[in-house]
Amino acid sequence: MKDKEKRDYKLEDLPSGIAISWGLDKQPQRGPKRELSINQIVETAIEIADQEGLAALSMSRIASSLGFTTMSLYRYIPSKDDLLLLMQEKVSDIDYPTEESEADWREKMRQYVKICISVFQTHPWFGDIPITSVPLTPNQLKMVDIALRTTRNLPLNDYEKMSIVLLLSGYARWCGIIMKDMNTAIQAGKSPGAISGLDYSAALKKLVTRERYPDLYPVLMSGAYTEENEGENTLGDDFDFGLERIIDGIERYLLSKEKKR
Amino acid sequence: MKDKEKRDYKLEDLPSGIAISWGLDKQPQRGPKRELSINQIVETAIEIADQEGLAALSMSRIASSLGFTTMSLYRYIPSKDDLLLLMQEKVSDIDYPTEESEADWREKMRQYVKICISVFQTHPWFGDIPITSVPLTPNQLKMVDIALRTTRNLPLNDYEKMSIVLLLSGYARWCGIIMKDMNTAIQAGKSPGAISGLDYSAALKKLVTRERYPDLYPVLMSGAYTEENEGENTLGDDFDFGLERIIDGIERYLLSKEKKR
DNA sequence: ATAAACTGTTTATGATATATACAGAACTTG
DNA sequence: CAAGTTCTGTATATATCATAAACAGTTTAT
Repeated sequence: MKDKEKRDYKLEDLPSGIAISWGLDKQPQRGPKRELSINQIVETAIEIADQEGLAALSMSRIASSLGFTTMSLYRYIPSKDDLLLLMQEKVSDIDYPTEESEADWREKMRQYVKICISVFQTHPWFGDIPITSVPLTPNQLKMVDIALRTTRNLPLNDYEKMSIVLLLSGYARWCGIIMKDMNTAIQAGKSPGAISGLDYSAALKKLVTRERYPDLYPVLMSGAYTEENEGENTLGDDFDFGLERIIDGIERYLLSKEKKR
Repeated sequence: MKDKEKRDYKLEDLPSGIAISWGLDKQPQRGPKRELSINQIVETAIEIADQEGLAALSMSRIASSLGFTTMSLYRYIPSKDDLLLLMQEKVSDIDYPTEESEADWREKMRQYVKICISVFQTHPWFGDIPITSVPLTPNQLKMVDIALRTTRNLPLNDYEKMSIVLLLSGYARWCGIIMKDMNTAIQAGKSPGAISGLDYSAALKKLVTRERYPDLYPVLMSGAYTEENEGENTLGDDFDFGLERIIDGIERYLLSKEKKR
């Protein structure tokens, strides 16, 4: 019927959190001056989550930290889920050199993954928020843009590029989460080996038998499973190893495509 | 001081959930007969989580489904966290052919990743439970054993093998979670494109500019970002693509090692 | 000047996990 | 077989959470 309305960019139909992230929420025209701001709330929330974890982040915790009542926050942010989205968005604001770097694509991919991982390390709660959709907010899209830039000069179509972006960002996310889990366990006062299994190494060696676990048994006994040899082979090496395998795999794909021509 | 005690396998010192998973919890000798069992509780919890999601899984929901009071569950399981661990453990009970398969290592790795992903698909809540430590329960260790089996005949040391296991299982986890998120979004009645961004495609194209997002812009406009061409290039293809890249990367590592000799 | 829109607050609701105290049941030990 | 100990399932209670609804006061548009 009203085709004009239908075509009219329906920007307001975006989910509320995403609309806010693009600054599409309309400012109030009447009423008392606002004493708070969305920015203030999001920043406070991030501080709390950084220091005390996502589990400790409650609306009342944020409000009392700001010196307001819990419900006042809802005058700014429709729901806690929206707040989490805005927190993600805010910490995704990475600055990245705009000028073309002289590094080759392998190095660019390494850099991209490292940047992603650094977000997880600065904000350990980042990986605790589940992914509910493809990135749609300004800074998150910037991250995708940066990821795509690593493939700029490669002979790949758009779908191949997106597959690679998905692979790299997924790897970064996974690394970030595992590394965070380790740090959390260490900080929690548990002995540094609680997450790597070192603490339970002795118990495990009593429970794991060669008959039941033929392939695990020798690895466990050598100490490689519970990371017993600190310094010699750290978990960080595992991540670098995985990343290099992924990049090698991409390179091989490029070479095989070249041959076909 | 008492060296004997220190050496004494301290199996009871394992976290309660892990001790239970190994059957190390001591059965009561007196008192009324138990009307429930840990198994029953865990199974019921899994059914609920399968059908209604992890968010709907409360202790009272489980109890009422069993016809008991909420608090009765605590006579069997110390805490909800322990219950979650036991749920993970139970659905990790995969049967896998014990005889040596004739497939080559690439195919074995593909199979392993597929098995892992199938767990995430049968039990969508599986990926919602965060990883708090290296696998320590019987079935989860069995999964590690199976993963290691894919590297059995490869010329790699134990650390290299563990790095590969970490890479493959991490990839499987990530795929499983993303696929689940998609299905969840679809089942939630949202149009099938809500998570892939199709729904917001029009809005995005208004917001993303070439100046601000030089590398994303063309990909978005071509429709590759929001998966506009269904059937032509599905998300499943992305996952296969990534897996093949990882396997290629491993192969190249093997070849480079061989050359050095 | 008046009405509408908006503010921050108070109060209320319905979840949630789990601590505690109880009465009755069954096994262990005299 | 008797008594005490240990265990059962339950009822009650607490503390924490997100958020809905109603309210009185404030600013702006008309």
